[in-house]
Amino acid sequence: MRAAIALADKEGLEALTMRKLAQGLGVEAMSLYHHVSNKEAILNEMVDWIFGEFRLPTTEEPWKETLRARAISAHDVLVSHPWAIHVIETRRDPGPLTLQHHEAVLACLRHGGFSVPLTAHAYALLDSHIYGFVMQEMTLPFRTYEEVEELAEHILAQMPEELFPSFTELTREYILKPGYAYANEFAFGLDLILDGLERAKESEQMT
Amino acid sequence: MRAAIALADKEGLEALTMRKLAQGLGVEAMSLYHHVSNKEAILNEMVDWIFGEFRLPTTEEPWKETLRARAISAHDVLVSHPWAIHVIETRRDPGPLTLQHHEAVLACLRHGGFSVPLTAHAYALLDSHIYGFVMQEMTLPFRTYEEVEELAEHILAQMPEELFPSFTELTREYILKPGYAYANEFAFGLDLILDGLERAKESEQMT
DNA sequence: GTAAGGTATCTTACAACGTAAGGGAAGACA
DNA sequence: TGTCTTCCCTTACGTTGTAAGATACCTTAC
Repeated sequence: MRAAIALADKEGLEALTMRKLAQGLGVEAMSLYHHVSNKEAILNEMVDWIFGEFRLPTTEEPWKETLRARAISAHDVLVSHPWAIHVIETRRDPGPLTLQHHEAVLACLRHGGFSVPLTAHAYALLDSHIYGFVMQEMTLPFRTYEEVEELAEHILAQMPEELFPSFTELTREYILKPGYAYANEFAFGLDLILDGLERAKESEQMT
Repeated sequence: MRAAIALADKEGLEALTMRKLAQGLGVEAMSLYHHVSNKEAILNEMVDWIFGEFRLPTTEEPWKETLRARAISAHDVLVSHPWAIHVIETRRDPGPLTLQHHEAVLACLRHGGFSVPLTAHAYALLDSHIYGFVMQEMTLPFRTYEEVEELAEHILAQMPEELFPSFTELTREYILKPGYAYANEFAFGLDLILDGLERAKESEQMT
């Protein structure tokens, strides 16, 4: 498992083949099948490991703070293992750490005063934001600020400005400003969602 | 292209191989390479086609309504082509329809009175919700209500209730209620986000 | 001390994949 | 009539996951 994660981290998910994994462990590919039933099992365990890396929310702290911390932690973990979302997306049966994590989030919301239906809404919404954001972040054709700059100018040069006025405006006046980093957008959405959930909870309690 | 989309729709993304695609068109696999440079190009075009299916927001209608409609349209399109998110997630260079769509959303926000930075925030947030939600929806191990019921009872039976109290509570009191459908959660989050954006815009205009 | 059995590894092989290389037939235009 | 372009073909290669079965070692039983 550690070897599989390290390999995917270092050389990308497409480099995670049974032969390369075995090679890194000093054995032949087929030897791995004595320890795992197939490659799917490895991917399943990798996803469960990822969930284990997420900071667990607690029922002691205020729900908003602890869920905010867990969302940021999840974002950071997913970004530092770029293969993760892709693999999560193709898994269908959750492992023990995954279940434990889900339970902790649900418990946190319920202890925070959310009704059962609102808990379901909140959980779906928070996780949509995490996964969707990271997915977009990974799809971006740049990672560092230098790459943004280079790419943006290349795009601006060949994009007909009259056809894409808003696009070029955004690029010039926002993306190309020093200090821009897409990852900063995560907290804006997260806080907007948390505030909205708080409001929804309060208006629910009024009735 | 039409054949590729139909094949992926009908038999899944993993069935979309050059040989099967060619077979459906009555030719051999290698003949396809006269029309496209490689399989990546097909996938790129498929993604661009998907973006073309999304309802374009307009600058005439109120931003909130038109963006709401486009989000719901995007959700529906992505759900009815289950391969779409997987493929979107691995693409790096947007096609013409994709650019056109981005432009329309940005223009809509700008016309709606959003500043440039807030437009960027709003766009990232809205799309995170769409992609993240659909991604979760696709990852769910069930599609129909009957499957939910069957799976939920199977899980409840083997899940130690004392270890997962919130989980079992949610399942029993929410998921297993008649009328439950995960897709219904989409609108809740969408409206929460749209309301939050409106508020953010207003508080921005105050200053 | 030796036989038996389990555990971990090996070699070999296969079907399916994307696609490189190059050949052949049909129509267009000189 | 001859050449060019377009479209399709066959063949072949390297890579993938993994099925099948042989081989080596370590434990345990007698």
